Amino acid sequence: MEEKNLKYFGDAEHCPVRNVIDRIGDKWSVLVLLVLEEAQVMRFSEIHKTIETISQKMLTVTLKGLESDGLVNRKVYPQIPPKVEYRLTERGESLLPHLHSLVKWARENMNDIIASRKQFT
Amino acid sequence: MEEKNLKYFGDAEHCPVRNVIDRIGDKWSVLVLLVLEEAQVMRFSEIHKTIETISQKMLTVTLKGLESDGLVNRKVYPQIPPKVEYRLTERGESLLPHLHSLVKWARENMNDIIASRKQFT
DNA sequence: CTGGATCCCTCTCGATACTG
DNA sequence: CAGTATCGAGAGGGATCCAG
Repeated sequence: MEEKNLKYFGDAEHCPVRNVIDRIGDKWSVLVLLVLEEAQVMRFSEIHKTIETISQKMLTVTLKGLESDGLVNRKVYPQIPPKVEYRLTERGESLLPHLHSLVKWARENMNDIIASRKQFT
Repeated sequence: MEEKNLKYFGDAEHCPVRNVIDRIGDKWSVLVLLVLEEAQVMRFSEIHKTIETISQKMLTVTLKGLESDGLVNRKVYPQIPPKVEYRLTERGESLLPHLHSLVKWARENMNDIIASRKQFT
């Protein structure tokens, strides 16, 4: 990495790390993406039921964030009661393999990491 | 992904996503890892000089977090003035390829994502 | 059913000053 | 040089209530 690249990273506005890690680094986005990948298409209430521990507000906020980044598609059926379906976009699907590789590494190293933390004074 | 796995993710204590993404999802860890990978060995002040925008406190906190996870090694030379060197551990190096794959995706998609965000009402 | 609006608390992070 | 200590602002996130 050259200095040019470092400055690139330091510039929050145009920094790819900021623009991507900030999103997947929040509390729920990765989990929602993984769940959506598995189910292909889900309604709001289905996601909520699947991820029991997320609050309604945070699910709304998370989905909105993912939608604004073009990672998730939101389809509204204009009917009463409302019906809204979520699914991954192509861009979202293109991100998932990278997330899986991270999760795989996480699974393999989690126990050692937890052990390291405990030992760390 | 089966329900069993979903509950696995839902359990914060043993969830690999939580335990890893929480760390790399903070503001500075990934950047520090990338910088350390490039330079191999760096002193505290060198990292600080390279990442100009990080505060002294946050650099300390970030390095401590990475060290506690066994991703970075901290070597102290008992002398005056003090000298401390940081470098990646094997575990840290094993994580880097996954980060690079994410950063690569980020670079390729950042402009589209930014455009999506602007267009999003 | 799918959220929007509000309140409030916690935790992160930055700025500043100080120390062996 | 390499941190530690302290303070305070702001964002993230949960609970609850409300609405089309």
